[in-house]
Amino acid sequence: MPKIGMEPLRRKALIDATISAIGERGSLDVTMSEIAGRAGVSSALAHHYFGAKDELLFATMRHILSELNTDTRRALRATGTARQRVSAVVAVSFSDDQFQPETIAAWLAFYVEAQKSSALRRLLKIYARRLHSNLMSGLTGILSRREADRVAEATAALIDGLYIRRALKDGVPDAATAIALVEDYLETKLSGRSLP
Amino acid sequence: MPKIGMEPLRRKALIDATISAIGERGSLDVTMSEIAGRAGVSSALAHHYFGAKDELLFATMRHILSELNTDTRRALRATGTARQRVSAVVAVSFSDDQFQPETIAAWLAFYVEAQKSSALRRLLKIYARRLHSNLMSGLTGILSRREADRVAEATAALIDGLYIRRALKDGVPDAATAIALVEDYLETKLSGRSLP
Amino acid sequence: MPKIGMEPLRRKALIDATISAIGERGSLDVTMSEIAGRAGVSSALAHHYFGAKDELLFATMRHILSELNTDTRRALRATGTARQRVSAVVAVSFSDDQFQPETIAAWLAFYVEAQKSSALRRLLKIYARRLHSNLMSGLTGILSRREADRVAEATAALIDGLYIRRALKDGVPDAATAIALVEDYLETKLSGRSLP
Amino acid sequence: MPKIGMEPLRRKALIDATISAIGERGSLDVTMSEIAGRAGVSSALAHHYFGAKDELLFATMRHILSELNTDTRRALRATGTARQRVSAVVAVSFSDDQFQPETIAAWLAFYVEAQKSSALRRLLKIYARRLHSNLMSGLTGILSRREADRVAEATAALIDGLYIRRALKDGVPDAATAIALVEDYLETKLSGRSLP
DNA sequence: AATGAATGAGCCTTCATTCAT
DNA sequence: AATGAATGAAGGCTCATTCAT
Repeated sequence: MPKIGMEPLRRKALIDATISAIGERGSLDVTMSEIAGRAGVSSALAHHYFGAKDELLFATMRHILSELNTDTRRALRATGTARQRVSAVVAVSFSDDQFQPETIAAWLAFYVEAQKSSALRRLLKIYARRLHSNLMSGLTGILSRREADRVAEATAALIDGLYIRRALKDGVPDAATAIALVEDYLETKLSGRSLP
Repeated sequence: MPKIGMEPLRRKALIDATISAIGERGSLDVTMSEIAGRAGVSSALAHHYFGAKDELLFATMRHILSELNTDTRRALRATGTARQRVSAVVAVSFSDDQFQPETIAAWLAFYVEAQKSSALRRLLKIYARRLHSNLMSGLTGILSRREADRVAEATAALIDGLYIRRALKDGVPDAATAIALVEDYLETKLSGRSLP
Repeated sequence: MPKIGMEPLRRKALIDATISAIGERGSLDVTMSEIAGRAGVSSALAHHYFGAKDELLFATMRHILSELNTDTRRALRATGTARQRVSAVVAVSFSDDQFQPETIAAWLAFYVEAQKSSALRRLLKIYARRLHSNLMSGLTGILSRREADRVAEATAALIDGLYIRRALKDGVPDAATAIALVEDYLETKLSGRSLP
Repeated sequence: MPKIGMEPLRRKALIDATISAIGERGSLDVTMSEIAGRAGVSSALAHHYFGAKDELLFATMRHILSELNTDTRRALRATGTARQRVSAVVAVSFSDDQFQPETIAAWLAFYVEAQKSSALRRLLKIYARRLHSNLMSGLTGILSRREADRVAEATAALIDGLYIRRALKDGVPDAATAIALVEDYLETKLSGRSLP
C-alpha cells in the first residue's frame, strides 16, 4: 500500500461515499461518521481533507455538476444537427450515469439546501445557466431567440420536475418514459420548424 | 377566561408557525423551540399536542395539501369547459395562496423529506394522484386517454419543476411567467383538438 | 423539590462548581461536563443557562470580582483614617474569603486567559482600576497625588505578585506573611508622612 | 547537502516557534501543528525531537529560564557594589531581551500551567530560588539577613506582579516605568543603609 | 392548559500522537 | 532526517423529549 498520494484517492472515495450516503438516507442529514465509514476511513480524515462537513457537501455537489457537464460536452461534441443537440442535452440528463436513485436524491437534497446556503445556490445557478445555454445551442438554430428562450426554460423545468417526481416513486427510475415526455414536448414545439 | 377549546387554536398556530419557520430557514431543520416560539407557546406544549416533531411536520404537510385541495375544488366548481378546467388546476398551483416563498420552500423540503419518511411519501403520492386526476378531469374531454395521461404527467412535472426552480431565484416568485409557460405547453398540445 | 425558580440556584451552583473545578485543575482547561458534574447537573443544563463555556467562565470571573468588590466596600465602610483605609484594602485581598487556593488559581488562570479574550481583559481592567482607586482613597490623604499614584501602582503590583507566587507554593497560602510584606512596604513609604 | 547536525537547529527552531506561538495566542493552547508550521517543519518532526507536547513546552520554559539566567550572570559579572548588584538583577528582568510581549505571555502561561504540571512547578521554583539568591547576593551586603530576605521576597513579588499586570495593557511594555517602581521601592528600603 | 426544568443521545470538530515510507 | 497519512479520544454544543407542577 503506497503511503503517498492518497489525497486524491481519499477525496474521491469520500465524495462517492457522500453521494451514496445521501442517496440512501435521501437527505443531507448524514453524519460525517457515516460518510467516512462508507469510505473506509475515520471521520477525522474526512475533516482533514475537507475541513468541514459543509465543504464536503459542497465538493460533492460540484462533483455531480462537473460530471454532468463533462457528459454533456461529450454528447454535444458527437452530434450534428441543431435538433439533435437539443435531444442530446435531454438524453444526458436521464442517462444511466445521471439518473441514478442516489444521484437523484442528492440532487434534490442539494436543491433544498441551496435555499439555506448561498454557496450551493451559486453552484446550482451555474448549473441552471449551463443547462439553459446548452439547450439554446440547439434551439437557436430552429426557433427565434424569444421562442427558443421560452422552450429552453420549459424544457429545463420539465427535466427538474421529472427529477423531483422520482422522489415519489419507488423502484428503478424510468428514464425512457421521462425522455419520451420531454421529447414529446420538444417535438410539438419544433416539428416542421426551421429558421429561414 | 375559559381555557377550553384552546386545542384547535394551538394546533393551527403551531402549524402556521411551522410553515413560516420552514419557509424562513428553507428546510425542515427547524427546532421545535423555534416553531413553538413563533407560535407563542413552549416547546413542551407543541409536544403535548403533536406528540413528536415528525407528527407536527406531517400535520403541516397535510395542512398544505389540504389547502391546495380546497382551493382546487373551489376553482373547479366555478369552471365550465374542459379546457378551462385544465387551466384552473394550473392557476391554483400558482395562485397567491400557494406560490408563496414560504410555501414553496416547505413544499420542496417535504419533497426531500419524503425520501426518508414513508408517511410523507404516502402523503405526497396522494397529492400527485390528485393533481393527475384533476388535470385528467379536463384533459379527458379533449384528448384520448393515452394522450391525456401523458399531457397530465408532463404538466405535473412542469409545475413541480417550476416550483423547484424557484429555489434558485431571489425576490418575489413570478407566478405570471410560470403560468404562461405551462399554458403555452398546454396550448400547443390542446389547440384545435377536441374529442370527436 | 420545587420545580420553579431553579435558575438562580443553578447559576450559583454552576459558578461555584466552576471555581472549584478551576481551582483543582489549576487552569481553565476544565470541561463543561466536569463543571456540570460538580454542580450535580447535566452539561446540557449548564449550556441551557449560560449558553456557552465562554460565558460561564466570564460569569465566574465577574462573580469573583464582584465578591471582592463587595468585601472591599464593606471593609472601607468600617474604617476611619486614611492610613487604615489603605490597610483595609490590602487586608481584603488576602482575607480568608479571597486568598483561597481555588480562588487564587482561578484568578491566575483568568489573568492569562485575558490575553486572549478581550471580554475578560475588560473585566480585569475594571478590577485594576477599582483596586487603584480604592488604594488612592486612602493614599491621597497622606501623599501627593503623584506619589500616591506611584505607591498605589506598586502596592497593586505587589498584591498581584504575591498572588502569582502562591502558584509555586504548596499547602495553605500564608496570608499573614503576604500582608506583612505589603504593610512593610507601605510603612516605609507612609510612616511619618501626612499631607500638610 | 549533508542532513547531519540538523537536530540542534530543529530543536532551537521549534522552541523559538513555541515561544512565538504562545506569545501570539497568549496561552499554552497552541497546537503542535501551529508550532511546527512556524518552525517550517511537520508536526511529526516536532514529536520526533521532543516526544510529546509536554516536553516541548517544558524545554521551552527551560530555555526561557536559561536565557534569563545567562543574562543575569553576565550582568552580575559586570557590577561592583552590592547596591549595583541588586539593580542589575532587576534591570535584567525588564531588559529588552526579557520584557518582550511574547516572553511575558509565555511566562504567565507557564506560571498557570505550573499549577497542573509538577515538572513545570519544579522549574519555576528553581527560577524563584535563583532570583531570590541573586537578589540576596546584593542585599546581604546592605541589610541584615532577615531584612534582606524580606526585601528580596518583596522585590521578587513586585517583579512578578509587574509582569502579570502587563497582561492588561496593550501596546509595548514600558520597562522604564516598571524599573522605576522597583527601584523606588529599593531606594526607600536601602538608602542610607549599609551593614556596619 | 401550560411550562420551566432537566437530560440523554448524538454530531461536528479538534488535536496529540503513531506509523509506514 | 522528515513527512503524509491516519486515527482515537475527547469536548462543546444542540435538540427532541420527558416530567413534575
